[in-house]
Amino acid sequence: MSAAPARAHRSEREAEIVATARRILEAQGPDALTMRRIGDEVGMRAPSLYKHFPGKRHVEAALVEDAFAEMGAALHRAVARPGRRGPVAAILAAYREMALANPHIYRLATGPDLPRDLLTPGLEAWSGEPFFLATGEPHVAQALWAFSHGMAILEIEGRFMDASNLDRTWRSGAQAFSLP
Amino acid sequence: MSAAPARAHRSEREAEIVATARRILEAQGPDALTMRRIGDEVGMRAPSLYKHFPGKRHVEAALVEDAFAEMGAALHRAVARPGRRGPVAAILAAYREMALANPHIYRLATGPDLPRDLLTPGLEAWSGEPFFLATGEPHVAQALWAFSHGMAILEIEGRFMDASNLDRTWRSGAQAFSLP
DNA sequence: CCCTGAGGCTAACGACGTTAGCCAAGGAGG
DNA sequence: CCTCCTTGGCTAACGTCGTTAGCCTCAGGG
Repeated sequence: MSAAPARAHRSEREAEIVATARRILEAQGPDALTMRRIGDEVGMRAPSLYKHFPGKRHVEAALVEDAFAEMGAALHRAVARPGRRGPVAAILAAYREMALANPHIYRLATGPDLPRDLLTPGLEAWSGEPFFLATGEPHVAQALWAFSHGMAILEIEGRFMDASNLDRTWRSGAQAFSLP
Repeated sequence: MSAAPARAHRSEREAEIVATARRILEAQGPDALTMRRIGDEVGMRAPSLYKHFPGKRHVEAALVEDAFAEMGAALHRAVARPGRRGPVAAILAAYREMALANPHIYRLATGPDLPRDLLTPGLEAWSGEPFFLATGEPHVAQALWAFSHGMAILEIEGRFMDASNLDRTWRSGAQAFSLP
């Protein structure tokens, strides 16, 4: 397993702002994530945040960075120590758990506003690497990734009309992509 | 194949507003889809739009309705006349083509702001029905749907780092879900 | 002792969705 | 024919958003 790319350092104040933003996002959803609200919670006026981050995009980028880092770590862990059910099942379980545990962050990290230009180069690729390690073939890896993301996002958005047994749906996918 | 659910009638003015909104969305993206801009293009001030729609959500809902109706029609067509490659491959091809042809609408229809409460009841279910018809088993159908959506949205967002041969990735998925 | 830079502040701008309230045109009923 | 009411436009304005400009305070270094 390759090492995670080194990420930029954050000052204490920056870390505090990012942590606050994350708390707000997860607790109250994306509409609540405003510069004024972040400022309130961190104890300063909104314009002062701009002394630490050039704009809201950059704060969100920091959240997305953390999301990629945590997801990548979880997936690398899963392929490094797959259970009896094999690497594909292991990676799917880890992916699902991570996404559902932080749904708003997951949405932000996979949404249309992804601030790629502000992300640590290589981080996104590193976080996707386990799919290649688990399947051994690039196109199957992409397909498995697409399945994972589709399942996670549809589950988060509550789009499945019969959500009573999504475990079985995840297993269907695992089986389909595990066959030779 | 079951019939598409009957949808609410639209007055001439309403249809004009929806058509304009769609044109703006597809041409300039979601940020350009503002009430003021729609009003400009349709020849009235933004507040006057509220004589025809109770709010922006309702205009967007109309766009999403059309998206579901068109996608559903395309998918039903695909399963009704699958090619030599089988119903799964046919549905995937239709899904991909539809999504990529109208990327912004597709995003709107699958995004976090889905105004389900404003949609024609049964329309969403009808548009997803072909996945069940193609696979014959509900969990596999859900899994295939998740794969389709994952592929489409990742392709639209440009998330694949190696996008040089996505045809093969789609085919990988088709094959995985076609096996008994 | 001054000076500078870091990091707060208030005021304000221009967008957004939306509401309130006004007014013209036109059809329905006496 | 006159009156009334609905339909569908309008302007003005509100509160929110991200963001900018410009001011002030204060700690640390020459």
